[in-house]
Amino acid sequence: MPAVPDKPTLDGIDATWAQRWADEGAYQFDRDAERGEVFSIDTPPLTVSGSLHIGHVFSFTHTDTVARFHRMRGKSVFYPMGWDDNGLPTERRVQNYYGVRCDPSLPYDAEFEPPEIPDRTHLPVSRRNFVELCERLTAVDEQAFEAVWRRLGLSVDWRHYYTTIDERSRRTSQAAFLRNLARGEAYQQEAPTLWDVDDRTAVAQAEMEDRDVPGAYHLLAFGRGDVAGDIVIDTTRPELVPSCVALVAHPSDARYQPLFGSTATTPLFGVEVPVVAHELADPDKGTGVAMICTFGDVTDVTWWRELQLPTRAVIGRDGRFAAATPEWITTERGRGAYAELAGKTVKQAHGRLVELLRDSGELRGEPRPISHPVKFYERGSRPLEIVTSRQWYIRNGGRDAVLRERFVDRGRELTWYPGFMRHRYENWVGGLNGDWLISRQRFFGVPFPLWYRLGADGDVDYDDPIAPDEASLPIDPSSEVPPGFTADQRGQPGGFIGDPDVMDTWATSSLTPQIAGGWIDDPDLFARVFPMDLRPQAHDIIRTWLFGAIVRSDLEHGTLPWGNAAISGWILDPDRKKMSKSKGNVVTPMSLLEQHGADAVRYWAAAARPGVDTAFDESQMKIGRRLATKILNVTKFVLSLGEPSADASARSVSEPLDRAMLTRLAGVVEEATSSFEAFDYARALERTEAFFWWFCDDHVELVKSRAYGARGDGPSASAIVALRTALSALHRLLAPILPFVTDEVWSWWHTGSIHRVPWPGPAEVAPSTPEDPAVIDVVGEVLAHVRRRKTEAKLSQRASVERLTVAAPAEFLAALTRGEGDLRAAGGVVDLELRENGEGVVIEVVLAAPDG
RNA sequence: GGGCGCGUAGCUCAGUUGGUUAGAGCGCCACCUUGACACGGUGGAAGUCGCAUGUUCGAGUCAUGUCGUGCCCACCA
Repeated sequence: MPAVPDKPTLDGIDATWAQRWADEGAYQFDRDAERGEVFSIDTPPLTVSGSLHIGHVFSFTHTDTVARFHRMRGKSVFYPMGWDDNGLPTERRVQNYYGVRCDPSLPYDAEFEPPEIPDRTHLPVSRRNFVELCERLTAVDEQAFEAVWRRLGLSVDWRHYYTTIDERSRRTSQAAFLRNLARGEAYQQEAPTLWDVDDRTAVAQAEMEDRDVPGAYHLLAFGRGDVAGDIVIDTTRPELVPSCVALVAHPSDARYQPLFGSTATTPLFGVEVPVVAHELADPDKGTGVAMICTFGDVTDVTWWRELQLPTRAVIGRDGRFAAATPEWITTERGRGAYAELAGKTVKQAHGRLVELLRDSGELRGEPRPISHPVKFYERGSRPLEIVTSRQWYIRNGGRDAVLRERFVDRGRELTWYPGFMRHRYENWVGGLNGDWLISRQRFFGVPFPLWYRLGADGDVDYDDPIAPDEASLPIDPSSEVPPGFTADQRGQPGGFIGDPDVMDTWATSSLTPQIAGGWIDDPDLFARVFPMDLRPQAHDIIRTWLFGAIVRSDLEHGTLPWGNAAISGWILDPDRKKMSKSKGNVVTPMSLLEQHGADAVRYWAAAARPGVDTAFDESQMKIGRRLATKILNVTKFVLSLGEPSADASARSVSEPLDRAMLTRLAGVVEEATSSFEAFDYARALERTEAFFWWFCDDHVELVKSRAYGARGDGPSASAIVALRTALSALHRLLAPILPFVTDEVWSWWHTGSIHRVPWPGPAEVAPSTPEDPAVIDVVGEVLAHVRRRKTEAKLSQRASVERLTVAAPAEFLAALTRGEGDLRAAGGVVDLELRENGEGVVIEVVLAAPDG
């Protein structure tokens, strides 16, 4: 046990203790523990995209305080750590970092090394080479992340570590998918889907966001065939005229009722389309009649489906207009116009088509600029298009009201912290309008573990996929061969092909409780940790990660994946704007930890109410550091008083002030405990901290001279025993928040880490005879008067008081009398006169003349 | 348009079931080097608790309305 240092300091303790915890393998989960003795946490696997944000430090600290609390409460804490490395963010980072792009048609090159200087033209590499580069880069990033987490003091069991692309994740994800498929919960469908033309993949509803972008309304004239006159429609996307399949108006719209059942011809292209009626057409929008295109937006998809209209797509998966003129454009003029658009991007085609329409006179008036919301992939930079493609879906209630209600009910079964976050969940689930699209046309992800037979004509039979044995998972259908086939049958008539797609990263990360808990490969572990106790996460991913996990767990296990969800807030700039990525990256977590110390950074995080958006505030970190320093100093002081003799009678807390302090402390212990149980680390900290400062500033000052022996051995021992009891409890109450400094001071007077000792209970600190804490307040009030007078008289607080007169109600005097000795000592009071006064408290202080 | 937060001292925020003169920290002012701590301590100035009605003996706390602010969802011709 190291002695108390002469000059305690926080310098260097972070590195010392982080290293010791790593060396000792602290915080290991005891896997012999039964479920009831376990506290399990479904840690968010962070996207490994290069750097940690201060917001991550914020929310992960919250979780760690709760983990440490439960560990001290005697639970075996299952606290794994995962990285979400599969998926698009990694692919993009690899493309830029190494200057490559994936071309699945290329063969694997075992000798491949990326260029030293990233190639701006993005060197094409095989899928396997690309995946290897992804793995190489994420490994580097993951090490950097782990270093920050260790420095921050997260009490993670690093043996329970996973990444969403590792073998176990792939096996788990594929097994869960195959079971969904077997039960009919997963299905494949060729349908219009939202499509990102830059990443060339389908995206899910949950990954879309609206952005306001500039646009313009264009009035376009449709011909009436033989009949004179035009039908004028208003559109923001005139470039979609070639894919127009109908015009639509509301059934009750008298202006257009005569036209229902007749046809119109599209401007420039001269294609004849029907005029139809549908409830979704809004008479108040534009001219009241709209063109239906395949597909301009999701309403078009609804109309197309419900009115059974033909499909006339012109925009390809690359976001460009098809090179070949569509066969439905038959007029010479129309084919000439289309030739002007072929191969152009949507934006280019838009510009050219407006020119053509203006020249032909079919554009009426000038475009009227507006700003309107347009759907984007949340990570994308161009608007989403809608293209028809074959995709995998998991039923999530988006097309089934009964199932949707079941998931809403699951959300109600879950305990939310803070409670109002449940509304976001219900809002989202209630508003679903389609099933969960899980397939992505990408490369670095978990492959769909399926093959398809090829007919004699080479046609793919999607209806009867070949699934592997669960025991053989994970598999890659693009390199492995299904049972009963040989490798040379791949792609041949009568042979097979592998499913080319990968699962979206959310489809895998929705299984983090199953992955971390060992559902597939360690059922014994799984039984001890699942359903988990806590899911900590931010509110922006309620609709993705949280909802996905509930869906998967409900479908597979018929239960919630966890009992509690603790939702953290955002970190905002000091000016209350959402902290931008660039800004957040300027202040890196590591630099903050180095500048302020881990405990100080943790203090800032833990001082924020759960779920509340919080300003980035370095001054809070300074306060945290001040608290840590105070802990060092007050510990040094209390321990310097020595230990009273072991004789039980000499160890009794006999003095009223000491008992009052401990009685108050017992209340604080109770409050801190119940707060932590409700995941309210902030309240636990606030109560403990308030007591701690009061303890240092008032109680210690009051009993100091008695502790030194001013009133004899008994009263001195009482003070010392009470101080040490309080100190021990305070160290432990603060340990979850400030693990470094508390382990440091604990080591001065104990062997073993504070993080493995029991959390204090009220009974442990409460005195055998309780004392009303008001005794200290009364003494404190009088002492404050004395101090004020000394300050007013510009005297030192050590100046003595010749006479102190207190006139007060009997009750007040009685309490004061119980602390009289300490009051005299602390205030330097020579004469104390007490007088009963029912009117109120009047205090007179006569100061001694300053001597020399 | 629907939903959910938030609005308390110059700043950042606490104020759990309504209960005596509304709290903390930072900042500001004055003072104190006192046998743990100057990375300290003592004291002070500073608030019509967004506004309005209502319920109540009593409202920062409950209800209704209103204003401001932020987020989520929907609308996207």
